[in-house]
Amino acid sequence: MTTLTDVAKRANVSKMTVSRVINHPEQVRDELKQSVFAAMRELNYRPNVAAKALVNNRTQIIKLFILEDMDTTEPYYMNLLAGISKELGKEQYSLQLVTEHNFDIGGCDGYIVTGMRHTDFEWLQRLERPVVLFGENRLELDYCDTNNTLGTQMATEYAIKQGYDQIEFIGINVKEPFEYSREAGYLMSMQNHQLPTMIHRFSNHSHLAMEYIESHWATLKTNTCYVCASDRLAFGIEKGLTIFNARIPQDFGIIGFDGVFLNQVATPKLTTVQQPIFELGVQCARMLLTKIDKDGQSQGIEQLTPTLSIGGSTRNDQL
Amino acid sequence: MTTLTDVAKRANVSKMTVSRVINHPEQVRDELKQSVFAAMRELNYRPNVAAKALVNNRTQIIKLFILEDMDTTEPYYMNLLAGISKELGKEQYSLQLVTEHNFDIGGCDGYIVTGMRHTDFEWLQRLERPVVLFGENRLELDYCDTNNTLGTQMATEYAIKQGYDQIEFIGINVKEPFEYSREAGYLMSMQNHQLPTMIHRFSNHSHLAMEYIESHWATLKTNTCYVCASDRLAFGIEKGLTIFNARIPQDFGIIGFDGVFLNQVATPKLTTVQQPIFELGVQCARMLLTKIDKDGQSQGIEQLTPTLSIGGSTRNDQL
DNA sequence: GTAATTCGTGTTACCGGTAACAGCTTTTAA
DNA sequence: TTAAAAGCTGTTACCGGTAACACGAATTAC
Repeated sequence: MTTLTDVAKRANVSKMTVSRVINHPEQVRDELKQSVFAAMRELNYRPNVAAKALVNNRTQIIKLFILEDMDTTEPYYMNLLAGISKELGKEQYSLQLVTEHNFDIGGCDGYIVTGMRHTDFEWLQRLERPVVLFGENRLELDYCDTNNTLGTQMATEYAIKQGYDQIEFIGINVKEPFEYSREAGYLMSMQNHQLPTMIHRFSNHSHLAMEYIESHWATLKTNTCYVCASDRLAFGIEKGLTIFNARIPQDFGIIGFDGVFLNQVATPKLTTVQQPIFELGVQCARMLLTKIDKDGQSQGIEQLTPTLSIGGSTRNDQL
Repeated sequence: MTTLTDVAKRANVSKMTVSRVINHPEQVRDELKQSVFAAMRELNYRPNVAAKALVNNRTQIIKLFILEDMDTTEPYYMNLLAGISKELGKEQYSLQLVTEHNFDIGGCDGYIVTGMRHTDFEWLQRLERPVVLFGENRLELDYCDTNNTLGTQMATEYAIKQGYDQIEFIGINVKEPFEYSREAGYLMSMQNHQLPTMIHRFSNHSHLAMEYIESHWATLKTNTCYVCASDRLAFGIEKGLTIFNARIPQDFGIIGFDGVFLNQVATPKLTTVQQPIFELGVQCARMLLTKIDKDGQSQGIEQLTPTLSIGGSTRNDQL
């Protein structure tokens, strides 16, 4: 491996000058900078992360806490991770996963936390390094998330535009901010159009939504669209309707939320509010790195705009 | 942070002795060892990974190459990652993801590679650090995988035991070792029982399997069990059969392969060959760490035994 | 014209570990 | 009994970077 010293010799300067070219380029004459750059290129110089970490009193490690049970959880984590990893890589950071399976050991420069519940608040506050959450919270903690309210607004508006004359919301039965926001988006759109609202809530399992349809089939009215708080629930609704050979999307519309995996394997494919998961990972990492750089200073929140991915579970008239 | 020197002072020894207690304990008197341990405990000493990495000329970083397209791929990667991360954590290693999204930059101590195709062989060989693959190969590269052959044998034997009198294999249309092994397991079991074999192959998309059922429904015989090379295909078969209100599991059995996520959301839940993904992650990491420790020496292969997870898509008579 | 700044670069010391070697004791061998 | 070997522990130098300071040259101030 070529080191700073190698580059320094090649460029006939001290290694301190090379270090400055990297970290404080404005302090070095252009002429020298050029020859240092040339030397770095010729020798294919790559900084030694460990040495940098040591002298800066850093670890160059970010820990990702996954507080949810992974087995029953959405498969979108991989995209999140890819986004996080991409952004961290740019600044030579690497990653450690902390789940129920492994003990948290060793230091790090910061944390990204997903799946936080309010009960986790206390110990989170005790962490001694900067923290950024993936997922809304109302506790003044920095976070990145999809704009959940906007997401269900988009879904609801689309359902209205497509002429479904009854639009119901299928929510997740948890007292967490993301769910409140999704419900709020639905309610706001409906109220803007002066339409009557109806909300059902289930735990986030497809079979519960399916069973709801099965047991209420007789009372369901055609031309209803179900705006759901997750693809799982939407998937269950669709399966329930399919049992009775309901005509989807003509008589019933379904819109999910997430847009990872499940919407693809459903038949017909689900129209869904697609979360920009990869990009959210990037933003989480970006925010955390900035926060580390600024000595833990709060970074506020970042809400990314989802996109409505049109599938076969809703009518698609170009009105 | 407490350092070696702090511990050394507390225990009235040199820091070298403390270092030896950690790395070569047999070279230190028991008496001193005890007081060093005590000092470490009292001061809550944690070794500085960067310093260790620097002096050992290591990075303490492992790169995970994910060569498949993640969007269309199984959601089981998260479990794999959890397993890998757990094992790496024990020896203070951390992780960097390399996907199509991010450029590979910076050094590492070793690689774990998933989703390798034979076309990747050439550049893989050129990597300058130890490599372990996740997934079978016939190229003399070290790997960990499920025992694929055993998996489909278990599935086939189970189908036979449950009295299905026709057992067909639904394979994935790729020329990769894992697929050959799965087909081989089916063929071996069938031949042992002197039963006629039948193999269909599709790309690994549920709708293709579904469409196969739809277009061949008229010719299908009842009391057939489909042993599938993936849960995706099994899921498609099940959906196809459901369209015709076929009685599952009475008239048709379905057995998938993977046991992550999809088998759970299917209705009825799929009987499937469950891969020990988390454990495979642990083993991959373990093998790689050993290989690094032994200076790149080949570690052979490791095939873990899957379990047959019984769902509602097969008969379940206790024979 | 000389003192005070500013600018640009090099020197030194240090981050927290570990290998190699030095040096003192104790044990073993003859 | 004494030299050689073995067993422990400490000292030194180094891994590859960076901050702080030192120092000569060029610029500015008056």
